[in-house]
Amino acid sequence: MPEGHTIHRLARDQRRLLVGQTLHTSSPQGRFAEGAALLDGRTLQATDAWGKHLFHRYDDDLWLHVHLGLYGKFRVGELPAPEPKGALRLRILCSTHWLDLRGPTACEVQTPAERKAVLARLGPDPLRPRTDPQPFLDRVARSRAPLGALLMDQSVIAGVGNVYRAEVLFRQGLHPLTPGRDVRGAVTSAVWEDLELLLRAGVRAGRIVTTEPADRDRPSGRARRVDSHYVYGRAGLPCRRCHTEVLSGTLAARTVFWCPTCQPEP
DNA sequence: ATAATATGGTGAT
DNA sequence: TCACCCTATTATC
Repeated sequence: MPEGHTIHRLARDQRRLLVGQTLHTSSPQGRFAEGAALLDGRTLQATDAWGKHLFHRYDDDLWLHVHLGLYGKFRVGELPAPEPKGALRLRILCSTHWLDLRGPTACEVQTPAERKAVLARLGPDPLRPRTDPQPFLDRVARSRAPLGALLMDQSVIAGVGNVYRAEVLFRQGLHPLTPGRDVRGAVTSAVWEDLELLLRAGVRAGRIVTTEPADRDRPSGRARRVDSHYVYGRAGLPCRRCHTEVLSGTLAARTVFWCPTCQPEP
C-alpha cells in the first residue's frame, strides 16, 4: 500500500534497525546484482524519504534509491533468513535481521548528483519536517488543471496517491474536477494541512485511515478496514455522511471516487 | 490453473 | 491518453 506514509514509515523503521550497521547485500533474483555488490560490506549512514522515494546513504556518499511503485514490498524478519525464492530483488542482512525487497519500480545505486536529479522532480512533501507549502499553493493557484489531477502530480506535491487524493477531496468538500485556480488560497492551505494530518496518521497506524472515529465506530461485526475510507473504493455504495451514492470516474489515469452531494461540481 | 486487480510512474503517441 | 513495466494476492473458471 505504498503512498507517502508507507515510505516514511519504512525509512523510520529501517533507520532504527540498520543505521550504523555493516550490512551484507545481495540480489538473489540477479536484477540488482551489480548494485548489491557495490553496497555489500558497507555501513548504512542514514535513511531518508521524500514523497514515495526511499533512500539509504552508505559510505562514500553512495546512495540506494528505491521506489516501490504499485507492487513493491519490503519484508523483515529475524535471522536466520528464509531461503530466497521467487523474484527477490534485494536482500539486506544485518547482525540480527534480514530485509527483503520485491517488485520495486526502482532499485538502484546513485551518486549524490543522481539523487539530486530525482529530488528536483518532486514537489514539497507534507511529511518532511519544516516543509514550506508555498510551491504547492502557487502551482495550484496558477493551474487550470483539475485539483484531482494536481494532487496526483508528484512535482506539485510529493507523497499523495490515489487513496489520499480521493479522501482529502472528500474531507474538504471539493469536487475532483475543480480547477486549481478556482480554489481559494485558504482552501488549498486547508488541503495541505489536512494531508499533513492524514499522512502522519498513516505513518503512525501503518495504514491509511481518513475517517473520523465518530464516523468509523459502528456496531460490531463490520470489518474495520471497510470503515477506514470515506469514498475510496466505494463506488455505488452510500456516502458515509449523506448516503448519496458514491460515484467514480477516471482522472489522471486512475479511478477517482467522490460524493456528488458532499463534493458539488465546481 | 488462469485471470483480474491494485495505493505508481515512464515514455511514446 | 495509451501501452507497458514490476509482483503478489484474490477472484473466477
